Amino acid sequence: MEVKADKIHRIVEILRREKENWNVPIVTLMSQTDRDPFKILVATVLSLRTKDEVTAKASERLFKVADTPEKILKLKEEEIASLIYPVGFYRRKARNLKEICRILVEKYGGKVPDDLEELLKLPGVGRKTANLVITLGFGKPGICVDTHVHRIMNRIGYVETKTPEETEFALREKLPKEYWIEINDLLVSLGQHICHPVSPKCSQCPIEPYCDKRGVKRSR
DNA sequence: AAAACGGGGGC
DNA sequence: GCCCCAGTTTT
Repeated sequence: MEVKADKIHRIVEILRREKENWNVPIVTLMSQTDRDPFKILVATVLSLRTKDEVTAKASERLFKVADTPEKILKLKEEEIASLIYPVGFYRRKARNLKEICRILVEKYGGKVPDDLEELLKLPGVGRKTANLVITLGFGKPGICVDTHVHRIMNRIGYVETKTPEETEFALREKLPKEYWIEINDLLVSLGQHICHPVSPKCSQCPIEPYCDKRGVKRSR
């Protein structure tokens, strides 16, 4: 018990330090310049199955034209689609985005709700997106589990779970609350630079001493 | 639990 | 050409 608590404490400490040497992920980048929950919500919806750089450019293009629910609602679906192209699923996302804005304006006075259950009702918003808005947009405690967090937490043996949702609930049980908000960012950084889904660079990994090396061959 | 969604970029 | 990418929804 004490060993595990100490383990995660050491891991977080190392990753905090190491992250200084790495390129910051898109959402971290955004959070430094603009913590508007709405922009974070939109950018996160756009980021689904899409690389950071593409997402960044797409959201910039969109926000230049419309950066509030009211403004985006006035755009046609095709206009939104052409602005956010070429993110993956751009048609579906354009449709979802407009519907999200309509709901925000009609039900929430144009504001993004800071409640997990309410966020989950929005089309195209799942647990990962909702929790990211909670943590990054509002600075409230939440645990955002994407493929990186799910993969790495299992690889190092901190949890043993099949799905990202299971991972989220397991982490809510055992991860010290002081790390909830930042754990996603730290593990995504590690995942992008070292602990890749395929062929992780274990010899260069700063937390290698704390890793059980489970699922190194392939774990998603 | 697994498939479908959908397009660009890397190798 | 084939595989990958800060997932969500439907079957």
